Amino acid sequence: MPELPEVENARSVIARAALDREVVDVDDHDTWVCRPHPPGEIRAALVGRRLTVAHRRGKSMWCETSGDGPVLGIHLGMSGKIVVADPDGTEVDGGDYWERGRAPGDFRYSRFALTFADGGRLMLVDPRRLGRIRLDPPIELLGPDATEITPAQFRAMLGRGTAPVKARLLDQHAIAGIGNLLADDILWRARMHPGKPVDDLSADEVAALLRATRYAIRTSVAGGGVHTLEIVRMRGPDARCPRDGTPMSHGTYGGRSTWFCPLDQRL
DNA sequence: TATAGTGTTATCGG
DNA sequence: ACCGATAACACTAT
Repeated sequence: MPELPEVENARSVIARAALDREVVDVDDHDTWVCRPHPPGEIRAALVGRRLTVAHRRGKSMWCETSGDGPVLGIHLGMSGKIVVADPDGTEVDGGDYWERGRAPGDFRYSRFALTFADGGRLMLVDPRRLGRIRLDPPIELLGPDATEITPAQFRAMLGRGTAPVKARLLDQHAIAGIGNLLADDILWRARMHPGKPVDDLSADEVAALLRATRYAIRTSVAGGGVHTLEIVRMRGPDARCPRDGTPMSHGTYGGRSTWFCPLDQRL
């Protein structure tokens, strides 16, 4: 589910509904999601504090806490979602993608939760448990956020080597926020083959790639998620290129499932 | 029952 | 040590 647009939405949910509320309890019992912290460590660090600001870079979020407290790092992984609920369990914000059909208050896949003084809760709902909660996360390891990257940074990010361009777009240390679906849409818009070695990119191709990146991110953030991207809706066995009707090719690039138009995305 | 999957990272080989 | 490829992680939906 989550790429940059979904994570930005989750950040705004936190900013809108979870800031400046006193934390009275923390559920950090899931030692996989909360690794490397032992149970109770995050709880001890947060009880009595408030979240004061919610930040995002790429797909990573972090919240500052009151009283010189630690930074709370939040990553949604593949299936994570932020849900804020009222004391009675009614969902206030965050959507219900993974929880269709459940009764109010039945957050079966809640893997981490803050309880506020009024009984309301902020939860990481994550069926696959690939999301992550940690204190003082190493955000500095991430590349520039994909919404803010400059042409010079973009050029430097592409770097050299024989890596396929799609693999580089997915490298969060190079540029932060592009996931598998955004990458396919960007490459389709730039008419570039996902397996093209970054060594072979001309200056014009780099410029076209940056334009496509900005366009895809802008439209998918505005649309509310990567699902609104034209090429993403085309995925599947009968997918055809929206430009020319050619059956889409399917393969693996950068270790991920990849759909592309064999006619106009050339090496 | 078998398989794919929107993310990250440890590990392996060159 | 650097770079790139792959497996593994945990679990659900189809």
